[in-house]
Amino acid sequence: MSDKFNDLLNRRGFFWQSFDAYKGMVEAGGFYDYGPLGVGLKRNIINKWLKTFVVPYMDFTIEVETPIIMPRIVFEASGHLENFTDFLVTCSKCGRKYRADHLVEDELRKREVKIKTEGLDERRLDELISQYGIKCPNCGGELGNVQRFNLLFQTTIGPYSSNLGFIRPETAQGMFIDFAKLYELSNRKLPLAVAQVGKVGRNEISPRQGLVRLREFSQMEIELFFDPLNSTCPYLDDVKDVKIRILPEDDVAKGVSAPREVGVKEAVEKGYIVNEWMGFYMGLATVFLNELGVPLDKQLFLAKLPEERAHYARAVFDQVVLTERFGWLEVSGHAYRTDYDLSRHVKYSGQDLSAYRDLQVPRVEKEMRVSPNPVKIKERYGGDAGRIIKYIYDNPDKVLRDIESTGKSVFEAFEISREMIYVSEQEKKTYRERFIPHVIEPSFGVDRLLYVTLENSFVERNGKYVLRLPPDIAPIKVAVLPLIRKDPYPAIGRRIWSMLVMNGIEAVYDDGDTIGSRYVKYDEEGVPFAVTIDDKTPMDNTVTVRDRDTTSQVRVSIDSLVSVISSKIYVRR
RNA sequence: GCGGCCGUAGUCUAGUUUGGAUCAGGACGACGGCCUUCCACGCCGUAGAUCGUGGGUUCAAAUCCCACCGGCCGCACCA
Repeated sequence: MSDKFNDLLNRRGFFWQSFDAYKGMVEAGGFYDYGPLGVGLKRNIINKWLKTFVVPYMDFTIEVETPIIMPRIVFEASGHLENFTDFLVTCSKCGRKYRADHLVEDELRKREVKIKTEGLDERRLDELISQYGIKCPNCGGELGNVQRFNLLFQTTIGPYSSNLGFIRPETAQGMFIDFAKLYELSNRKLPLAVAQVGKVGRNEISPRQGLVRLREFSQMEIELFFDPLNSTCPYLDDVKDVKIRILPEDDVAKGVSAPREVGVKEAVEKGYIVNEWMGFYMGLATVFLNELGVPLDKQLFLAKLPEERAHYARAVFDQVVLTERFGWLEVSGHAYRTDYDLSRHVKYSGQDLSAYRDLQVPRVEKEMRVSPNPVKIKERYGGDAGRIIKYIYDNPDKVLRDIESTGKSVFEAFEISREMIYVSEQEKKTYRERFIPHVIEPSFGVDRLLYVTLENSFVERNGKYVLRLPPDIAPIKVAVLPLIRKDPYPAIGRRIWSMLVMNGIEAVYDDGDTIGSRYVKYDEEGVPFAVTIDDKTPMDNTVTVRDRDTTSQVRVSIDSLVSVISSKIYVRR
């Protein structure tokens, strides 16, 4: 299947490896171009995501677009400069590079020393290498110092080479940085969801496997900001009937491999998912995948154990899809990022990225207020009163404390006694307090979704191939096909084609070849409908509409064609 | 990054073992024409190849050697 499938995608031009003209001259794997059909399909997948995650929830969801190149400090704050790294060690003799933590673990296992190197820093790894005398496994040479290889793409901003910039490895940071503005624009309401679709870059050491591991790819992310004291999701009922397949953290830790199939609500109630918002988005993610044509039994939410999680995350589920070619493939990640990101940006930028929370019971604080009594002060010290009064205003707490403990407070040569000040007790009420919101992040990889959509749509029929793409995401909706190229059929066909595209329906016109070979061609391109002009058309203004998946045809009038096709495209399954 | 296999028109491929007369052969696709009345594979014709890149051996290299780049598979990696 895999060969025929790849052959079809290649022939029909969905996507291909970039820089083909320079093949063999440059090392630049992990980049792909989308061809005409790939572009349309990708756009439609993004649109479906927007219609699933953003449009129905515009009462609390907004969309932004932020740069893909960001200055260094952003990634100091986010922790990516420090943590988004692999450890490499280079042999000083033969120049080979190894993953340091894995090399150490492997070599020590050979000496029957069991040690976990996950999470060790480069100093500790250096120590282990010298302590056990680990040498290059290839040539036996001395190993150099362990170095971090950072997966961020680096560039400079402007003409000064010291002004470093980096391509973002996730769209998320732009949304965190903008939180204060976005919160303000949303009338300071939580929960607030911010969505962003865009490109990101990760300088992978050895990318491979086509669209599945790219150095530059597209993400669709949402950062949901909420009050950690109120994590209820009022929209959870929208997905209450959605069944998900899940392997919770406890199961993963115990080595259980059979997933549980439960409703979203049940998964939250039983504690498989620690947060309602996370459950909500995981429910939507399942619906989304269903509508892309991925059956439920090929979907799974897989919990990540603490040591597998990114530096910012408290809980993570990977949404994985069973593929023919790559096995279980991660298409989205659902992370509880806590207040990590906002707090870090507060610390590094000095800006306030907090939100307000109304207190149900106002907090009451008692405050003693001290003010001078000018009459008494003048009585005793006359012309010096002014300085004394100012002193009391500037140091009310000290004056009060002194008087309460010793009966007087001394300022230069003056004694301030109890009768020289007024003391009043005041209540201060606080109705709201500030806090840093917590974040739930569903994050989708567009390119991988495109791949699994294509793979799931591929079927063989009578020795021919069909892409059964859901009609609403198919890049071309209709092929207009005169049965033969002879007057008056082509003219009618062109008129119908024009009518369709003017109504926003993506269509192609084709009068070449035999009718059968054209059906095969457009089946391969995933075109869900074919309109055929035959000998009846000039007589009664009707055409046939052929369904790609059943090959059956219905005859409709040209006048009703646009509405018939539209209703077939957007039917909810 | 390691190991194995591989790189010939848009695509798939013959030729590589045994270097030379194949100025690289075929099929699909594309384009032009003919024929045509509903599910690829009717007929005729046309165009299309720096044989991955660079270097070496040789009178002669797609073919042998080396390096590099890329691809596939396995291992590793994939915050």
